[in-house]
Amino acid sequence: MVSLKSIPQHKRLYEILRRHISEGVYKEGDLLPSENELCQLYGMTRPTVRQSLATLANDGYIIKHQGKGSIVHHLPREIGILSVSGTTSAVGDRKLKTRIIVKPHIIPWEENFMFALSGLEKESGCIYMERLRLLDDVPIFYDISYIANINLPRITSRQFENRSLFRILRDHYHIEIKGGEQRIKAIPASEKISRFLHLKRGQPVLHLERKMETNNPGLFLYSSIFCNTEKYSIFGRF
Amino acid sequence: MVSLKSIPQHKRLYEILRRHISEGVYKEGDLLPSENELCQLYGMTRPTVRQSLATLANDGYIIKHQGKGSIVHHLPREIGILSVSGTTSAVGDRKLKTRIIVKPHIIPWEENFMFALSGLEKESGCIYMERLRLLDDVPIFYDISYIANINLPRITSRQFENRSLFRILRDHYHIEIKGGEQRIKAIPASEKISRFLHLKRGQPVLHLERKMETNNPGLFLYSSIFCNTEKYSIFGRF
DNA sequence: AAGTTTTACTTGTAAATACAAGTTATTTTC
DNA sequence: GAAAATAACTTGTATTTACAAGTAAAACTT
Repeated sequence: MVSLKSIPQHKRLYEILRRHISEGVYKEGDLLPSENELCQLYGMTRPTVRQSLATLANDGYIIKHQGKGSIVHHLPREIGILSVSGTTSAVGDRKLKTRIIVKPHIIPWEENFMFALSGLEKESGCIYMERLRLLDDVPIFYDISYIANINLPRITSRQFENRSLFRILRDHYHIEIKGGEQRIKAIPASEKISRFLHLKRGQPVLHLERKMETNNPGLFLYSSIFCNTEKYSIFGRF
Repeated sequence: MVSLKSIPQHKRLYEILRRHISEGVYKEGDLLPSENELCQLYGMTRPTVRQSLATLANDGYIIKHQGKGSIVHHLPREIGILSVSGTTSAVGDRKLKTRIIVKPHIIPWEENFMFALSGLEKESGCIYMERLRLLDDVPIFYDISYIANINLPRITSRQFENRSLFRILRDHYHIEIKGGEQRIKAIPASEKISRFLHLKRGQPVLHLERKMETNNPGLFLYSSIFCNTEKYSIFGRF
């Protein structure tokens, strides 16, 4: 019995469980229904269910224990793909704001761009924007984004204020981040960065250069991120 | 036909292919033998072979393409789990040196340790060491390691000079790093750090606090790492 | 009552089979 | 010769079946 939308069953179940975990239907430490129960619930066979669970385990949503079951694992809150862990108190989603400094517009790619570009990317031009992200009204990230202008109609006219770039790409263009690579450095704050992040010049700033892969093989997102890590740390799993 | 050593077949094939990739039998961009060929070569069925390949893809060793095959993916050179990418030239393994600053010895855990500790860990005491790691004789990492003293006989008397802690744990104790979490900050160099990393006081330094999970469920490795990122960046995939 | 054994349930491993879907090279047709 | 159709590959999805191995609670024994 194949689904009408021709989306694989294992992927469908993966999305259902992932949503349930994100929305708190299953909480941290909870035991997921057993594989056989999931088979009955969703009308699949065990290998199919197991494939969903394997992907979830892989993405860190659950931890499997032989003879016991699949336990929901706590995932840190994310900002984009980065995540922030406060050193003093927990961080709520609603306190996060985004302010556009330079509106998205199309420019030619910089010479000596931080990553190597394909021919198609170079030809297509670059959608450029600068954003400042605040937590509790404290500036944390200064984010410069570069996207190749490939099949992204009307993106420069969209509303980015207080919205996630990743969510917009996902909802409107069905583009999802699959992974990527990054270089991390500690650098002294430049005049511009120190002004936006409310730091003194020369104070240590975390600098990330990232290249993100999407489900669209030729399309990558690039960003150069400057982080104020005085009060918060960047949190990550590996 | 079950293997004598009772190691799962899919895991066996995974290890074989991983070694072949690491040792350069298959190079970056090469096409791995097809799933059916691997079935014949190693006397397994396709689901088993596919499980090995799925794990390899997961770990980033290969990228699978439907209708095409599994392509070997380049993995950056690693130092521990961290990896370094030079901004100017490539980095060769042999230029990497480790110097012990504080020999491994057993101490009680610090009050207010950077991560929460289990009761067992607290009782067991802590194996502590400090190491300086150099690339081309330039100090890059100052690495403070903490390991719970659980089932690690004679570890304080082992030879760590110019050897990877991870390799020692793997070879002598069958402990492998499965993953972990980390917090990253940019901080000004303290007096001690600036001396070891050949920096001026107050210069930006990358600080990582990491908790690493092992195949031994109760055993974690902790480290506090200070990186000189003037010439090199920390490279990572996500 | 305390410890031991058994039982039931969990996930792990593995085979055999079938067809779908994407890629590439070959063959055919014009 | 060039474009189009075909064939022969590749990986992706899914079912069915069987047993192994780890966990935890129930039943049993002492």
